[in-house]
Amino acid sequence: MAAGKMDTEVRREQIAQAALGIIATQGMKGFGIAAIADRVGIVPSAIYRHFKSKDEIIDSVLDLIRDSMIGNVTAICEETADPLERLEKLVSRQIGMLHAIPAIPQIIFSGGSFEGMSDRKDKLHESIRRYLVKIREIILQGQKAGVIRADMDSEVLSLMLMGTVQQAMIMWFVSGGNFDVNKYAKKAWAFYKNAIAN
Amino acid sequence: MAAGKMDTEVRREQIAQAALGIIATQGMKGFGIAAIADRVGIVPSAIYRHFKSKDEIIDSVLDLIRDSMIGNVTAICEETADPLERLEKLVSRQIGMLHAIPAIPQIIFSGGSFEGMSDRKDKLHESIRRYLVKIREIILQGQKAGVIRADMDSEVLSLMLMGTVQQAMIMWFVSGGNFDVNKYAKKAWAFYKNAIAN
DNA sequence: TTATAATGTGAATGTATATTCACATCGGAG
DNA sequence: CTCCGATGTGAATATACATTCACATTATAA
Repeated sequence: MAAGKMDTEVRREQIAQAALGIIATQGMKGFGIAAIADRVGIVPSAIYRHFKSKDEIIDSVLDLIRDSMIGNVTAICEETADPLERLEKLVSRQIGMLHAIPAIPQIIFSGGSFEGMSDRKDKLHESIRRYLVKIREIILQGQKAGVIRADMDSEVLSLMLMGTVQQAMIMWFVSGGNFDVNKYAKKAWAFYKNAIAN
Repeated sequence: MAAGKMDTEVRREQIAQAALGIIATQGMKGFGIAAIADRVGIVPSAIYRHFKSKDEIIDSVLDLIRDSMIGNVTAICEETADPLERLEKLVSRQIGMLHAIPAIPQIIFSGGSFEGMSDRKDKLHESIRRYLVKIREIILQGQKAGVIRADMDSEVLSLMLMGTVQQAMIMWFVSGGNFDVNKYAKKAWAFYKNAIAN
């Protein structure tokens, strides 16, 4: 593919992207050094010029997704200030990520491949926690502003919203892409909004 | 552990249970023939007297979980006829399964290990679909009876309920068991019930 | 241009693990 | 009791990978 030698920073990016592509198309089963190297256009052993180990690649991919998720939140916060609008945009943005990074469900839902290092799960946990806190902040803001019912636990509301989105991912994943995520997300959001709105 | 020779049916059960135990405690990473054999108290090669391959064991475990899930639905349907009560009991029962079979999240969320055969995912999909249909039937029944708002798509409602429960599983899993699932389930159900009730 | 550090290559190594096989042993049907 | 099929065992085999290594090649700075 990419002939010639390249700077290690570029290669690291290419490798992480290749990893995502493989996971998306072949699942975790196909996620191997050889496959990655193939996709990047170099030989397996060359991978080790840029990553110390396969684990490091996984970490890199996780970081990539985490940043993408957090990025979504900050992005929608800049688009609008209205809490309900923020949540709505966040939902559709999160769903949209499925198409941009189809590997997400497989990664999120495969604790299996991530139990290598003991702190891998901690890291994942921390990422999710941070993400949830941000959602919760939006909800709290909405409750303070009076547009979201205040008689409900903001943490529960944030978890349910996340659960709803992840359910879409699960359905999309197990159905092999046949599940209409957008339609579901739209209806689910309507229900959720109606339930939390004052 | 279990000395002496045993009937293959008993062994198959023991092996499936051992597999669940291992997955729960050590994750998919520890899920190997040797570990299973150890737990059952026989030698690795003896496993093959009862299962043709590791894949067949995975299938067996999946069946076990599927039956357990479906069993939950039929069980609560016998306990009560009221749709809302049925759903409530189903939620708490599903949450309760986390303690009975702690391996569930790891299995549900690790498509990664299950992509061996191409029809593995189809099977999983079919199980989830069947389960969802049953939830949906309860909701439809409630809508017909007038206790659940009829202006909402029953499929979306069933998916959201499932998503809510699965979010509890995810949090429980990534937090290493520190997340208080019961408290969350209680509040989430209250919210959901309030939103769907007429 | 040339020296050197970074990157790429092909072969070799090591390891983990599923699976097979020849043989041993048990348990129940006759 | 005594066979015989089913179950269990230990060693051997196969394979799939990650990782290492010695060497080749390229880019770049001087």
